[in-house]
Amino acid sequence: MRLVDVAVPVPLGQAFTYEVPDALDEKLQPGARAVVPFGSRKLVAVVLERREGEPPKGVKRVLSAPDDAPSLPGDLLAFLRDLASYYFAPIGDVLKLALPPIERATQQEIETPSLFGPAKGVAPRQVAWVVALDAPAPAKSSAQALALLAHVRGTGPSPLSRLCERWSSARAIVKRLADAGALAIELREAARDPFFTAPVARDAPPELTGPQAEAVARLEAAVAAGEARTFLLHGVTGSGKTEVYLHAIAAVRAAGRGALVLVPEIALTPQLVSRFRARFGDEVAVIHSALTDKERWLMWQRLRKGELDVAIGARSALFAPVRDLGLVIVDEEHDGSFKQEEGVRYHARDMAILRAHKSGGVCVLGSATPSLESELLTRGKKAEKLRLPDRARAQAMPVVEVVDLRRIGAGPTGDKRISLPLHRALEATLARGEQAIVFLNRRGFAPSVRCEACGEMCSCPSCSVALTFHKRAGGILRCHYCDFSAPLFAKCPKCAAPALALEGLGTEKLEETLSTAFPTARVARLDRDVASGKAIEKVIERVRAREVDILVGTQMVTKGHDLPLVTLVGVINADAALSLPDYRAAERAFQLMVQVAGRAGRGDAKGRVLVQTYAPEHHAIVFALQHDVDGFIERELVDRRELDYPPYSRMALLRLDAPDEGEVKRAAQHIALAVRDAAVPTVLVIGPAPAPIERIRGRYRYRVMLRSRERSHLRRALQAALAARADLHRSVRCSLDVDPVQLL
DNA sequence: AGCACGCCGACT
DNA sequence: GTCGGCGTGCTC
Repeated sequence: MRLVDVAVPVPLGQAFTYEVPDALDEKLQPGARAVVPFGSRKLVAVVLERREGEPPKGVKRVLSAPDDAPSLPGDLLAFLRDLASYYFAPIGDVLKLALPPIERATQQEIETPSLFGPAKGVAPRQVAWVVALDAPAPAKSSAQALALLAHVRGTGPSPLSRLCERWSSARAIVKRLADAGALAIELREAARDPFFTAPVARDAPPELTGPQAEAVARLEAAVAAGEARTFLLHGVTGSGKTEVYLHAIAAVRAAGRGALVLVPEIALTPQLVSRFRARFGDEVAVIHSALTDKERWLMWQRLRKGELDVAIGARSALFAPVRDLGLVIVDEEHDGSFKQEEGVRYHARDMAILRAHKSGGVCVLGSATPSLESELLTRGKKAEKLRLPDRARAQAMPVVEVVDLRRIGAGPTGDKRISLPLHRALEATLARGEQAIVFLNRRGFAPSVRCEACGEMCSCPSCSVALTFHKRAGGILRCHYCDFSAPLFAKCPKCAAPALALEGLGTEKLEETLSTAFPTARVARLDRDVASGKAIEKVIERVRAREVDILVGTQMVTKGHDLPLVTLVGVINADAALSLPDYRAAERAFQLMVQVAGRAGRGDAKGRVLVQTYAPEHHAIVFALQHDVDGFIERELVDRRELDYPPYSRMALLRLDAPDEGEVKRAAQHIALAVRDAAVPTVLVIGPAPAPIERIRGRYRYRVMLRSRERSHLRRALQAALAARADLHRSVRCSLDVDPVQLL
């Protein structure tokens, strides 16, 4: 009998077999979609394999085949299967990542308006916005419904789609609340595609610097040879990596092949896209989160057909169906946003290498601060290093100085966290009419609130974390892990003493303090609370337009933005990142410091960086002061090797959570026991142990960590863990993270 | 993940 | 007397 093994969009990690009707025989090729009966419903599945043989008992027949040619090309399908196997992820879930929503439904009739710019004759698209009304929520509303309502009331109207990202059942909740009169749904005109608002003049490739030309030559040679090779492009900030990418892309296109560019989420801005459009015209598929399903589908179709041969986007662009993929670029490869932290927890950088190799293409990883993983690839001859040692426009690297907080006291503000040297440096910068960035890794006004009478800290009712005080909206306490927020209590919830005190320093307070200390300066703030993509762009625009003198911010200020008038960068507390309970803490802190320092002095004026710390002798700080990336990597690799941490070993993390603490603990013990019983050589089982944050959203969390030098051994241990997962209590969720990045 | 089947509370 | 809550079991 003719059979097909198909993947269905359910998290079942197993293929299902169906009989092939004669009429569909031609169409049901690997990669093609197949509509199949599954239980009581009909699902769109994807053909994995065809075969002849004995049908399993109760086999059903494929109902229809919507594709004339396979939706997923062979190399992409093979890649997805490898990815699923690497991460032990259900193939159905992985295919969901790769197929646009329209393709996952069998929806067929789609007219094709112009993809770029405002299409003539096409009405602007309508987007559903959710607006708060006065009626109260129905009495028996769920906690989620109340949180959603509070969110809309607090922050104002919000697109329904954004609410859906945050609350899985937002649609249902909004409908119920709208029926009750607590919310209303309004249709508003959608904004135009932000990446194609203005036409961009084509540019000519500039003269390359020596190192750029050398790197380009190596890449061009590899592309011409059609070799599946990996390169690590190590170039300091401002060294012109993008120009190297543009040349490499031009080379693959000249060879008739396609290219894929992955950038960190935050780096995908109209400015960045303009550079690609300036070189390649509007023949670039920009894959971003604001696309509608239809736009996404059209983009996908055009790539698949080869009408577009360059795609650029954040993590998920990894799955763009670029034809005959000859080049995959991962810019800022060290960036944490390439790791998906929910669902299929893939790492787009690691998978980019795999994808390039599967299609016989070249992979380029670019960074000013390469990850130790990538560095080790070059040492194992699995990747070749290319260097851009100098800034392209010959600006000097900024001078980095350390402020030892153990010895140096407060400046005129009286706040120790704005030291005298930093205060003076800010004054001098303002006096020269230049700009400064002050970096602090804590959002809000005060990171914690404590009762001075009994010492109790205000903490979240459903998470084991301190509540952060935010000053806006009259002052509220917020949990940064769930959606809890409450007005600041007047009295201690434990002892009722009216002695609650704000502790610590957040960006909101820093902004306020600096505004007071420098009354003539225009101070702006950039963090997640400032809101979404658009608002962030606006702040950056204001800085660029010289409407801001001091920019206060979190991580966000460290990434990529080219702000030529910034000459001073202050790091308020370098130790915060160093003290995290994570073997990568030093690496992350180092990257952060080098990246944030890279913001200083990108224009003509020389930059200066002040790093405040209580641990000036820490190697991450010492090497950052000297811009010594190689030195840091060398030292950090030694540490990792001694402790047998990645990249010298492989890790996997099993995360368990449940509402009942005893239940999770038991489950974690069961999993750990199963792995230990499997007794796979070289595999170290660490735990079970409560997670560093023991409870989030009312669920207790445990972890079991596995480590081994041998990936194959680790895989065997994981098989055992997954087998044991089957007998866990239903209330326990257990997810597997291969090569975890976020250990909390 | 859905969805159906199945067994116990407050309503026309 | 039913409508409906969500526990559990299955999906070629």
